Amino acid sequence: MDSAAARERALDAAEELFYGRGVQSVGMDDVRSTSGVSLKRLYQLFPSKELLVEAYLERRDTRWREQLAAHVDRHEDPRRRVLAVFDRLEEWFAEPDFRGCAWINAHGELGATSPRVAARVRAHKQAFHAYLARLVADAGLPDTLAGQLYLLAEGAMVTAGITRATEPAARAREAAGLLLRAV
Amino acid sequence: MDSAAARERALDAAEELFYGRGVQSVGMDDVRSTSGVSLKRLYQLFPSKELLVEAYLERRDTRWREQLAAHVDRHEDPRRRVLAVFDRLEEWFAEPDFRGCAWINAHGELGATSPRVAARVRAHKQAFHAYLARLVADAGLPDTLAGQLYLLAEGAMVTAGITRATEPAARAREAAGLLLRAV
DNA sequence: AACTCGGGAGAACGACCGTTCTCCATGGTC
DNA sequence: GACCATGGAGAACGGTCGTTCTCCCGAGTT
Repeated sequence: MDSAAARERALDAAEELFYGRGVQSVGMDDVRSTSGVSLKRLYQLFPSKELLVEAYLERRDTRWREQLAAHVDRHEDPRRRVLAVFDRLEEWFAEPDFRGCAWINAHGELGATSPRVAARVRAHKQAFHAYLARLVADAGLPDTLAGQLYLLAEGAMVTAGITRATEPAARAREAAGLLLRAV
Repeated sequence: MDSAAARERALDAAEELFYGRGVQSVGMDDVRSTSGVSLKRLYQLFPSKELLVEAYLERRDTRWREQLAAHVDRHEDPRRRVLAVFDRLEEWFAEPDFRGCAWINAHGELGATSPRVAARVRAHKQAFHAYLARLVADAGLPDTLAGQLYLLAEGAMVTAGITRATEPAARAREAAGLLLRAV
């Protein structure tokens, strides 16, 4: 197993464990036994647990935004593309191992103690906000709408994480539809 | 110092520390030294750390909802009362030691490992949702609106916690105003 | 004055965890 | 075959933390 493969396996295990059980309740030994990557190799690839957490959040950020964009790109109509964001949320919430937003959870867990993790969470949220702002602008809608839709999406994520229901996505989408018509 | 006073002091320290630095990075010894309540007494009052966390969340829940209701009760107009929720959020976000929503943070930290804490978070959110639903009903507005306003409020709380800005409250309030007019 | 008892200070215990180290096997290279 | 680098398994180390225990003090009681 070469270095790149070991890295992927380690990140796969880290994502599964950190996302599923929280960062602090998962030990490096759990990552080792789940990934099959030895502790020695793990520490060569990621010199500390905090760096592994960062790498996990980074890879997940890329993938999450790719999946969102892929979903939005199924549509051409600019307003429909805005609403497609909420369709994607609903799909995400319905995944069997959905446990809320990884970044919101990580911020609750580590935001107060790890500035690096906190910064990565802010970067992810900012990127999502910027993407939403672009969709809104492409639809010729006013800038202020983006911030409002962003809050609806965040509210849906938190609520879905706490209640384990998909329904917040649909409610957020309704509200988004009303806001689109109101402005 | 009698038992009731020790309990209050312990909860004061627990709230300050758990809310400010997160539950897991605060030891029982920190609670002891901050509160001045000895470890022995602490364990008499709260037989485990988890029970102390629950008691902290419970007392904070009561106070938080009281403060919200007090703010709303400054107004008589039913629609104004609904919007006053967002005024209260803004006031809260501006407090100097604001670190986001205590329940969202606790859920991110302990939701996956402590069913008791997770249940308490759900109870708090449900109570907030029910309060909002009552304000909406009292204003003669449709039920569906309550869920939408709830998501805006939750989105504002998460975002304010992550960015440390008060502005999400104002944006949520704008969106809420539009939704009130739209239905 | 002796006794009791709740409580304080802090040591002690046991478990866990992030990180490093030891020892050994393996496979490529000369 | 000798040598070396690489990496695996897992022990070891140092620190932290939740929880309990020991020892002692002081106040109230008889």
